[in-house]
Amino acid sequence: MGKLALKLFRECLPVFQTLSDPNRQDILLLLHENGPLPVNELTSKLSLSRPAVSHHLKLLLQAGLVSCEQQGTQRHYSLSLEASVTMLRELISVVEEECLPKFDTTIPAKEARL
Amino acid sequence: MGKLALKLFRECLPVFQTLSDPNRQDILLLLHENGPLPVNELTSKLSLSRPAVSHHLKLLLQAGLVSCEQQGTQRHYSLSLEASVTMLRELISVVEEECLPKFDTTIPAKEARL
DNA sequence: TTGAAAGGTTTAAAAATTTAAACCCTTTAA
DNA sequence: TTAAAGGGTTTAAATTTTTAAACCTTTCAA
Repeated sequence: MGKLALKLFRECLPVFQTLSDPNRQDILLLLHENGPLPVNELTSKLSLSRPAVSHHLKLLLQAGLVSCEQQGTQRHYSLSLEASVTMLRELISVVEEECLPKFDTTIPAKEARL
Repeated sequence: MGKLALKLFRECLPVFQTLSDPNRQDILLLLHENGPLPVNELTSKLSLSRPAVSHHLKLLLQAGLVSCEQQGTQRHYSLSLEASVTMLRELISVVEEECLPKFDTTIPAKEARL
């Protein structure tokens, strides 16, 4: 019952933690607007040091929100939001089913509909 | 364009921040399973001190995830997930539309369908 | 085979979060 | 009008997070 909700909330914890920082949100948006980018490109767009950007990318990687592909000396980071979005959708569905006040969805009898 | 995504990400920041802590998730689940509860009830179910619970409730209130009703000397906290869920849904919709690889939804020509 | 470019890691400091003890303010029952 | 119950706030300590400087590794071009 609420057991499923707990499981889903816990599964989404890393996503919530990762998305709860504006710099990391900005990284995601930059990757969205520019496509895959290497670390130095991101750094130049972000008023953060490279180690800081690198650190946030590590967290984003761990949470599965971005992926990384080595290309020669560069590493191109790109969005991989599919899995996380799916998890959030599931959580939201369960919350809507279990935790939200239900409104009446029954169809009124013919005579009652005007 | 990505301007909308940014706006929605930022709007959801307090929700992400609030949900990124297991104790706060637990409070939400307790309220879900038990209905509205006063602070002491929550504390007794939570291996946390009352000030800590009170603090987390304050954050949950600020993020709009719970509401509070005074009843005599007690304050009953209850879930109010509607607005947050709506915000998350919107964010997810935009992310799905803008940021996820689209799969082909066109209907193949008649001759091509077997 | 050097050297420069790209980028991860270690470290240490600064900032934010989390927590509980101590304290204070209401409300209500005696 | 006290006393006790319920609960916020303040404070200070502990922990975690964030950041950048210094350092190290790998790749590739000269």
